[in-house]
Amino acid sequence: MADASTAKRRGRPDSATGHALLDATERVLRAEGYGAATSRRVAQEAGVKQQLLFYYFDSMDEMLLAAFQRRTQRGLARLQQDLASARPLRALWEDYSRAVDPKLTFEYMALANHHAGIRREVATFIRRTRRLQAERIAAVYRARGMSEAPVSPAAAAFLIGCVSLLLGREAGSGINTGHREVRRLVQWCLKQVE
Amino acid sequence: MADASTAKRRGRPDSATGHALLDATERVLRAEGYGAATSRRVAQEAGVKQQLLFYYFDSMDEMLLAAFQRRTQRGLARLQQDLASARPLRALWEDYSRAVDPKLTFEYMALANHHAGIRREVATFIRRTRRLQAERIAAVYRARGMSEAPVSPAAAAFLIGCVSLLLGREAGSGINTGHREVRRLVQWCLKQVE
DNA sequence: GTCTATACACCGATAGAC
DNA sequence: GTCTATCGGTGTATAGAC
Repeated sequence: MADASTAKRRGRPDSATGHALLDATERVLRAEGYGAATSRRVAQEAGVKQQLLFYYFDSMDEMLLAAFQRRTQRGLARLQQDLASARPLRALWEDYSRAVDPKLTFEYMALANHHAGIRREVATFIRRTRRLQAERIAAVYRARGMSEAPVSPAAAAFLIGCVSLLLGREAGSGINTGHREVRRLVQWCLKQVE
Repeated sequence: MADASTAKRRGRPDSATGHALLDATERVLRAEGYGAATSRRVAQEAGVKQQLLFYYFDSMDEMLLAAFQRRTQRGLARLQQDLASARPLRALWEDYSRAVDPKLTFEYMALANHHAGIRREVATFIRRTRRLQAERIAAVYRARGMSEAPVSPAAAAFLIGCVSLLLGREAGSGINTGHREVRRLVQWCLKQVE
């Protein structure tokens, strides 16, 4: 099965063209949605012939998964940096509010609904990041002597991701009802732990 | 332009077949995603011929919009009931946690990314519901003499929708990390205003 | 590694009979 | 209101030359 001689001859996805295809995929996902992420459209966006895509990836499903995996790897690296901060809660909030693209995230989440590989990847990514965040936040609480905080570390981790994502998504659609109040609440909470 | 003689002859979407098509659309969206919501697939699911769909709707885009509009109308009716409760915050939380389908919601949100009609409908729906919720919550705060609550009415309205949606989505993917803590926090908050 | 050529299914949508 | 027939376009994917 893993025999190289019977396997389909195939280029490495981590080559220049491979990355160009993944970049093109995300541009298309962002601008036109996963329904438009076809081999023709993505190849055109990357400036290569449609059929070449199948030299780098066995199928469209595999390419979408590869694009998402590259994204979670980068997300994990950024998370490590945020958690290394002296104010990890504030660092997480500001990083998520700035660097996470809600449109792309929602596209991947919808994709996960009916793409088993992406669904699995989403699940392991969320479990891992939330656990790392909760541990770091718990350390902050201990350092401040806040063992009885109403917002537990795991809840804080969930809320930061959840609120920043939805706030960003709505803002991107021109919806701002109540956002001022939510941001004020977040800042108030962040101050409580600093 | 609105001249009936020049307009395409067309059946009323609020007929038995029209609703059957909208029901079929949502089943397909839920199970296979908007990429699978094609005229052939939806018609098959509704048990009618593919071409009949275009007798009820001018285009696929229009049909998807009609399906979403029917959904927001029902959502608004349910909201009115929730707000009529003596404990509107708890009613909202429980209704949203039970009756909102996260999979379908995310599919529509991704769809809104590149479907102008749905994007507009989402925006007006969210603005309207959040305003109604915030007004009702403000009345509860006043009745309890909680004018200085850290969680303002608009922020509470945002958080209930935001948290219940993401919690439901994750749970549907088998992710539960931190959920217990979040639910406990929500219950604690609800008790504060009762 | 990139190209051309190509197979074959499915897409949205229209025309017109009944 | 539902049917059959059909159009041109696009989808994934493979074979094989260079």
